[in-house]
Amino acid sequence: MEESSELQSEENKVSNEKNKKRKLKTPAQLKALEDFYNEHKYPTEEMKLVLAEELGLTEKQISGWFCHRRLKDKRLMKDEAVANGRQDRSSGVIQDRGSGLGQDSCGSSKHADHRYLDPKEVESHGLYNHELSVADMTHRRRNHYPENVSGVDDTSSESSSFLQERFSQGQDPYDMEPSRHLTPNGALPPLNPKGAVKMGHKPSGYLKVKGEIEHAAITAVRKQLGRHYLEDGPLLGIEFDPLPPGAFECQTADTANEPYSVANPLLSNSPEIFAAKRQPSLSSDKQDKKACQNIKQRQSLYGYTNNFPGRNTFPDLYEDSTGEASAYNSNKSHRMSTKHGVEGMRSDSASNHSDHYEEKLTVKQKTLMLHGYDNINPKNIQRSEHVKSKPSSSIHNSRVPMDTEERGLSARMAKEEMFKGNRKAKNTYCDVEGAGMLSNEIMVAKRAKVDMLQQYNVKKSPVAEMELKKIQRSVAEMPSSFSEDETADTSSSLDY
DNA sequence: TTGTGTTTTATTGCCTCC
DNA sequence: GGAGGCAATAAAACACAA
Repeated sequence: MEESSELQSEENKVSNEKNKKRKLKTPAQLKALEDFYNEHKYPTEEMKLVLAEELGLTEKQISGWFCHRRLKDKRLMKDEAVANGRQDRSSGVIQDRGSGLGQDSCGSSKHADHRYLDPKEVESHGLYNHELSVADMTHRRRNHYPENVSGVDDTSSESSSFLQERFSQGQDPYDMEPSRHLTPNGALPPLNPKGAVKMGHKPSGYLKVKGEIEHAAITAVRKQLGRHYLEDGPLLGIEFDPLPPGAFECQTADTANEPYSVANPLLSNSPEIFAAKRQPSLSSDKQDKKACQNIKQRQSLYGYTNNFPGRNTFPDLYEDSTGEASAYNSNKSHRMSTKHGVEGMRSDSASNHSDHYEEKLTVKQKTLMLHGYDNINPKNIQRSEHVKSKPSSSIHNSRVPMDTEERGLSARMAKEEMFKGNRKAKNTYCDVEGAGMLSNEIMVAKRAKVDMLQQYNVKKSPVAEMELKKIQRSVAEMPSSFSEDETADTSSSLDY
């Protein structure tokens, strides 16, 4: 009797704990979810299932998480809109917000959203993010949001190269026709034919308003920077030369000459980055492990292909990304980033770390590094998303969506970032490889490398898997001539 | 250490669409 | 009617100041 009652109570306990106690998602899970969310705000059931399987969660949890995440985004959007509204009034740039943004007053957004854009149709392609304001975009940029979906005028390398990246990695398969994102060299086709048709090529209505908001943001950033953007000159007074032959070859680290360092000397000395590079990855949660195991099993299915000839291979990327990823094992050590650093976290943690460090990486590296960095302090991500957009000097590097007058600037930024990314990636890789590590350090690095790989694939694999299916399907259906043409077209579009 | 505020997660009910 | 999404709410987990 006693035993049974004890058992019962224990069972109750367990079941209560199971049911009642909420369980925090592990950093890897969060990272994967966030990454996935960045790509697909409204995952299909299939996606959810795959995600759930990959992350060791239930579909319900996945659904719930996405639901809450969307709410969070909405809330943020609202806050940002309010914040921007104040700012806009002061700068006098934007007046017509309500008409375009479809602000929700606790639920009314439904109608607004549907009225201006069908979120389900649009959000999976990142268009939804156009509703986000600067701070959000800074964050989104970190997460490599594809923003230039409408083809409005964003020539930023961040978005395009990111998309190339995604496509080359097969990470955005769901809403894309396979042939579109399967371009051999990661060309960037129009993201969503539907969306493109819907949105048109000219910003109007919603996008127009958004552009105005962005303009205000740009204005604010400029004010913060206190420096002139030269219409045709280099970014922020940074001069850069045309890409010399052999620029992508391994170079010795020369941070002093790095444009970003020039622009942001402080960031290059960030102690967190320094620490991040040193600490091995210690994130070892059960669920993480489970997820990683799943990923491991799937890794054999998805060979990593470097779609950027002349760029770093995956292992190369790892050398950096591991360092970043490895730093996640001490929330405490990063707590300074929560409250004290909370202002502009999106731009500090997002830009601060990732920006200057990101600058040294190729796009692929950036993607990896982001994940790795996310792991450094997942709280940063979570919390940072609640940060109000406070102008910060680090925003300078955020990918502020551009108005017409920003095109030249963004184009330059695109080129420059690309250039820097390639150069620095090589540098960092060479640093790590040529640093003459001690054997155990190498071991640690390799181990972190594996960890990072696993974590990276947490995100990659579910998408990639479905990508694979879609490809197989579409290849079977697709006329060979069409696929070839498509390939040729898209590959040519990559040329810069 | 504790109290308080914030964030995240889980649950539930309602609404809309198919 | 079922499925999916949104919003409200509660509660746990977390961050931080006193």
